[in-house]
Amino acid sequence: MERVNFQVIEKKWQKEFASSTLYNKKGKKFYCLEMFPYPSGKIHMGHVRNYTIGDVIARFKFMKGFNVLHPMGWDAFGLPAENAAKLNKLNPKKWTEENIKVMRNQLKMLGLSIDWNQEISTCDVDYYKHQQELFIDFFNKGLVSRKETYVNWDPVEKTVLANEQVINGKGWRSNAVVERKKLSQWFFNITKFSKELLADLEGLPGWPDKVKLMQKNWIGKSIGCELDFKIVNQDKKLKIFTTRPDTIFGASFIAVSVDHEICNHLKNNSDFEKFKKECSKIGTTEEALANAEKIGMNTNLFAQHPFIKEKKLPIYVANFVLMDYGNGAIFGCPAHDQRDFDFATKYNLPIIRVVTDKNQSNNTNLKEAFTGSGKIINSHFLNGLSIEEAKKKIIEKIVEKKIGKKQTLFRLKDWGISRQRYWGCPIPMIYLEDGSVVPVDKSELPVKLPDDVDLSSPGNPLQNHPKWKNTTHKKTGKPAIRETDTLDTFVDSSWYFIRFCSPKNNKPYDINLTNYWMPVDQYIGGVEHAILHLLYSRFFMKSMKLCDSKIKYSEPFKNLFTQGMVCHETFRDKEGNWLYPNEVEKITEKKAIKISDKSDVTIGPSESMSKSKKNTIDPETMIKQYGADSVRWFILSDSPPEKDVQWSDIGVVSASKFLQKIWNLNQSIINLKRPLKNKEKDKTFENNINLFIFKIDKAIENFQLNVAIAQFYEVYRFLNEALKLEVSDKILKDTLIKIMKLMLPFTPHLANECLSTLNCKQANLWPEINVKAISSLKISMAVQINGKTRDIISVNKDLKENDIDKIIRASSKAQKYIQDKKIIKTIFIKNKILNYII
RNA sequence: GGGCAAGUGGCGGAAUUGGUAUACGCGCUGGUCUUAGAAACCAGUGCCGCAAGGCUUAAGAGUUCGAGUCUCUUCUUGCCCA
Repeated sequence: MERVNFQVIEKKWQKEFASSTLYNKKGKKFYCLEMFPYPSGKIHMGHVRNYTIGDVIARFKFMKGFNVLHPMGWDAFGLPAENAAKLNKLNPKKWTEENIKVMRNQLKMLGLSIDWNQEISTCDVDYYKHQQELFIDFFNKGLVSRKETYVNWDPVEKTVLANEQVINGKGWRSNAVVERKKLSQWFFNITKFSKELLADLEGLPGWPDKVKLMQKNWIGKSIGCELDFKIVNQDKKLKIFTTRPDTIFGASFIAVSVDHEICNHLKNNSDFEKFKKECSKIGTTEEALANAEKIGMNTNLFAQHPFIKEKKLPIYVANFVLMDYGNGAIFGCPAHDQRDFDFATKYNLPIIRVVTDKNQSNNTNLKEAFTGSGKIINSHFLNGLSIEEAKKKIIEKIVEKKIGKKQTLFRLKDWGISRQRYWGCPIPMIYLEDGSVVPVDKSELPVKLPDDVDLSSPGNPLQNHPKWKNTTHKKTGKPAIRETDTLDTFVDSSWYFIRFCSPKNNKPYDINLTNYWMPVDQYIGGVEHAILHLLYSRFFMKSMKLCDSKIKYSEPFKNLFTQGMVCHETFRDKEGNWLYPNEVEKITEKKAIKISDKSDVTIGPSESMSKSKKNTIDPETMIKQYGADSVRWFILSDSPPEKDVQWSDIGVVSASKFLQKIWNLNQSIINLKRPLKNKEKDKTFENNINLFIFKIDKAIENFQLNVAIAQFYEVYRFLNEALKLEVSDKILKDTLIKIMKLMLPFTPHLANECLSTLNCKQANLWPEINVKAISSLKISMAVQINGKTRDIISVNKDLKENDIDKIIRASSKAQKYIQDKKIIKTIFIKNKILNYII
């Protein structure tokens, strides 16, 4: 049999794909989108998986008659370009564009049904000028603000680090101790939408529950109350926020943030300044705060307990209280909060138990804080109540006494968008001489990034670029200075899906096209973006709607699918250095050697592919060796798409063997000449094929692409069997056409080639499912005795219990169990089981 | 520490959602073909047993005519938050 030359057919069909789109004017719209890649250099297996899944869905929907939008673009701003440019003395733009060129070609090699006319790149002025316009719109609607906050400051790099760039308190590049520094930064006021972002999750049934839960926790709604404490001997009040007002009788101290106004009188106090400096050494993450040793400083002030007249609580400044949550002040209840417990233990403060545990224990000798549920004790009028009841009652009392109010608080913080970087979208704001800050006039957009920057010195190159930085204010003609910070790259990816609806429009979006294509019907990407990217995108959609009431939608993604990662074993040589898989020869499952010197290699566990562990497989090499269809087939076949998949070289070999078999089958059937002999056999054959079509269609619809592939193996065997029997050539050819159409979304090159050899005129039309044909098939039913399966019988569909009983008694293996026995009752489930209870 | 998933052959994984457990693939075993190997093709493959049959979905209990699926307890692993 002739071997299929995949290189030839893939080239041929990719030419075809380049000049076609999935637009189908008559159909209902379907917007299929995969998260766009960062152009890091080459595509990796994660991309292959992501875009193959998306391609199957896009092609499937198109064949079913939908008008499909399936675009691709580049998340092209970001730090790696700047770092690479520094290293190789290149321009980041050039570096990025080179990478895009390579990766675009690689994606084309995969045979994706991308409409490349819609391609966008976030580092193009044509993209980011619209983003600047949106920024100004947001600014005018009060969605942008400027605030002072603490940031992770790398004193060597002279830049702000993201939390994940701080490793053990040190900068990931410079290894310098990171400082907490107060800096004036731009923010998107995402907290304005806290309520909507939380509530609208309910309207997203097409999202995984896991992702919705993560978002919910991130937004972190908590209901509590604000409560005033009078400061003893002063005419001042201290406002605190608490989610546990039920533990008020367990309060033994007050703790405030170093930035709290109550500390003002401590300025110039050297102990306080020393303490403040100490506090700044801790990172800004909640985790860092939780793990840091709790330290404090006594202010020598006292606060009056609101419900116990004779009780005065000492006021401490503490490192674990933050100004930006609540009011920067808490009351400490050591018995029921671990941080308070640690603090109280250190400073010998009383620990008063006010909640019992499950066993009604009121043991006061606690080893750690008790945060579980129980009954309230030691709390006057709250005694005996549950935590929930006590919360309700105490808030009522607080309101009645006019010393506080019920309050809802969100954990979600405003989105800091300033980055002290060059390779990002310039923030279109200018600083005037009188100290005011105003947006750039829209007529002066875009604020273009300069090309002539010096990347060799530390700090932000834009700040070191006077020619670019100095400008004039359009209205007054007075000199002004540009904002030199650029936007967080998460901003770029927060609206690209809207830009795709009208990528060439001279405004950020065309309202009609946007309203037509949005929301994205199927969004596909990694679960690592479950929180930030998706939350920011949802914020953008809501903000854009606020700026333009003509926008119809407030949620961008109707259905979300999060795919698993691609994993591979890790290898290390004797010295512990990581080795690439192609440097290693595997002898057995557990033994491997280094090819270069035959030395032993340690095989590590299979982990997500990463450059640092060198457990990567290059997709391009695989495509060149086995063909794109084989790579696509394998990456979908081995695991459910939402779970991790183990890359296996043997797996891709067996995929390519199977595709060869399909080609062989196609050749055999084309050349077959066998007139109709047995009408009955042909009919049964056809009916069975209908069942396969039904199952495959359903599997794709449910994202069970591995199950769909298993069906193709079965259908292959079924067809191969039929080839040996007396099924006519006509019906075999018709069937093969149907099967090749089903395979087209998975292996578009091979399927199209087969279909063209079969003279199929409408390759892009999904085969219809003949439901009647399926129901005429015989089905198997289980015969059970006392719930145990004793036989399986093949019967016509929808038979009644009586008829089934007759068949069983006449011929079934089960009859020996029931003859002579008294049958107490039978349980009959149509088309499934008949169960005799004896 | 809290929350959420998940645990099925030697391995990756199916199971119409309470109704035939182990589909399909990999691997393995035997065979055909071949000078030999590779490829291809055919057959077998959860465990115990010669067989009839029995046992089996991390472990244990429960509900049910019937549990991989539902409930409870325990153990293990993964993810997210702290």
